[in-house]
Amino acid sequence: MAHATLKTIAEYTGLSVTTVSRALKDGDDVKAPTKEKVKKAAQELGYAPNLSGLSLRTGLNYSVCAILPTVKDGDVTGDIGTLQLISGLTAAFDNTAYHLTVLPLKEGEDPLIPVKFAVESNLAGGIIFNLTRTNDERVTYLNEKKVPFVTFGQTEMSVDHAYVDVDNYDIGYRAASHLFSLGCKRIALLSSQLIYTYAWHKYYGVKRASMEYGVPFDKERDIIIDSAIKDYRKFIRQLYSGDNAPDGLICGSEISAIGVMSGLQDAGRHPGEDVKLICVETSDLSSLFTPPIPGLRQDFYSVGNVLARYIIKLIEGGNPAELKYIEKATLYEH
Amino acid sequence: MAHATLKTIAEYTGLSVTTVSRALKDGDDVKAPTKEKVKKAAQELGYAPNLSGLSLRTGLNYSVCAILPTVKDGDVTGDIGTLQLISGLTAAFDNTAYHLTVLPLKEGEDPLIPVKFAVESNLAGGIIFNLTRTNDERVTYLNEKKVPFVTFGQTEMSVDHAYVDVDNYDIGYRAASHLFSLGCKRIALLSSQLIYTYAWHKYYGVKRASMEYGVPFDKERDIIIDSAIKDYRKFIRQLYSGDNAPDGLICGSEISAIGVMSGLQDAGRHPGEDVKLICVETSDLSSLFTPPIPGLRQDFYSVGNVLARYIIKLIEGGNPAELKYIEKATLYEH
DNA sequence: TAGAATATTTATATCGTTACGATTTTTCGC
DNA sequence: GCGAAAAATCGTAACGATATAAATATTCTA
Repeated sequence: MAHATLKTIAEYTGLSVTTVSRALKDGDDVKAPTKEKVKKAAQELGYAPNLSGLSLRTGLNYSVCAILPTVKDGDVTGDIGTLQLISGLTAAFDNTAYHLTVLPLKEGEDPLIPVKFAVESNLAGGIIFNLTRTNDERVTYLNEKKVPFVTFGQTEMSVDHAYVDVDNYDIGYRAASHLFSLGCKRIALLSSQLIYTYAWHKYYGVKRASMEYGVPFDKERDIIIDSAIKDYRKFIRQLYSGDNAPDGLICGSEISAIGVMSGLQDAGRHPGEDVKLICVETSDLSSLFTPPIPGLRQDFYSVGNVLARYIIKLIEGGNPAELKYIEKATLYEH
Repeated sequence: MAHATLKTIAEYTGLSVTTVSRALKDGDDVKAPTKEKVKKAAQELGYAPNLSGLSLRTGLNYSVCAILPTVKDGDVTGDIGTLQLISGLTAAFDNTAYHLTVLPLKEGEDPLIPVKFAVESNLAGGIIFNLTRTNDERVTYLNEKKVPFVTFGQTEMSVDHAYVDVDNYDIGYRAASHLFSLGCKRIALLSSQLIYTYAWHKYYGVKRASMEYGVPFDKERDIIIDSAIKDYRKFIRQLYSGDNAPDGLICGSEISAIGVMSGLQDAGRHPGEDVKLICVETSDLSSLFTPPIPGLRQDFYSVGNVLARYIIKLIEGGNPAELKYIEKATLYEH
């Protein structure tokens, strides 16, 4: 049999569609016994509201669109953490009417494109995206269109939007402090381009630590931008085959740390000994390295969870200015 | 201004809603110049069809629901490959009316639950799930409900359903052959429980190789079930601290391979030398190990892509019996 | 118990889209 | 240039849900 609708229940109970509709949502204009009768019938007939009908009539949209940066080849750098993020997102939607739809941001694509697409095709009641930039046109766009959105990552804009972020300033500071306290005299930061807010924040944290410890850190010289590097192993091997290489490295992820470690070993160095390492991570993978290296762990499950709860609040009329959350990372010294 | 609808375009062009509707989908009952006029207007007004209205009227549902096994803690084993899969899925939906929604399968949860939920709440026009079992009740259920679905992984059931799979029999065979040809006299297979079809297939491949090479392989003794192992490193260390340990290992993923390698090194062994390794992988991570280990690479992007194309065909009336695809893995000897 | 006030239920219109049948306009034969 | 056939366009109804206003049933007051 086809799907049960309000009409089915109405015929089944001998009531009108309107009454059935109100009974099911506990409207206070329906007599208690009627409500019970309707609910029982709904149960028996396996009724579930048709989202298209509901959405069309009310304008509500229980779809939340997460825009994920995707990869085409076997590139794995961005991979780790994604499932945790999705897990956190979907977990928060559990037992709500909301659900998650995913739109890809393809490599090299203008990040505004999928956002525009989601809005124009009315795909979602709210939008979540990451890799925010200090000045992010997606924020401007969505703010203007009055579409609820939460970002994973902060901006430096005057617009007061909802966001969830990891404390990258703190991460940079603690990572650098860790290396300096081990005696490093010259460290390098493996980083994304500084157009991304998180990369910028992390740099600032490192910079502060460098000043506190009196060890110079130069933005131009000591940041290694990862977008230019295809093969970490080869890059690090070459870097360390010459003199004057850093004696401490902050890796952007546990994956890049694997490349770094192999490159160091190729060059005859001893990771963790003559070159100190620390990585920003989302898993316990670094505890499995030989030797294990310390990591600043970000909890992407938690981030996803808060993102989802925030977008629901926003869709239901919440105030963006009150929906801001910054999470600290945890240091694991394996 | 609110969203442009067919009505907006109709008023703008002075035509009727019906004509506009047909003009936009290139119906052959509309004069060419009219079509152009309508399309131009749609462009200018930024028209995008309202999916709720469309779905309500046609009964079509352009949502495809992928059910993903999720994780709660920092467990990373299942993580790698997920983004590639999603990337492949969404890429195939690009420039179609379809889009991807994600439902979680929580750890330890009955896998039928999210499937039932998706069907009962009418969340999707089609469903995709993985980790198929030899006898899978989700297949029975969806077949009975007549909801289009494609599985990532085969079953051993009489039901003729659409699937995409990696050739795990071939993977097992080639992985084991690789180890045997290097002279291994006793190998172990790190595997999921054999309730999963893919694990079963892989075992069968290994078994065949063992018979061809005349090296015994015992299902009970030589398969190491990973679900029981919390810490690979510790487990392998202990295994190799005694005698009589395997001289060859087939790792289920590059992630478990990292744990295996560290455990071997802890135990004073030399991975790749006194213990040969090979891993089933979805990335080039194993090329970054010290030493690099060979890997049988599965292309999850491609799998996702075919899954998506198949589910579209099914939703549009295709025959499940004709939608079967098995992809070979590629051996990388780094 | 009549009349008013309240409680409960129902009919109608609408969201955006498309299928169907009806209507208008154009083309064509002679 | 007239009527018929063909082409193009239009009006209405329907998908499933809810908001609003209208209608009916019940309770209460005096």
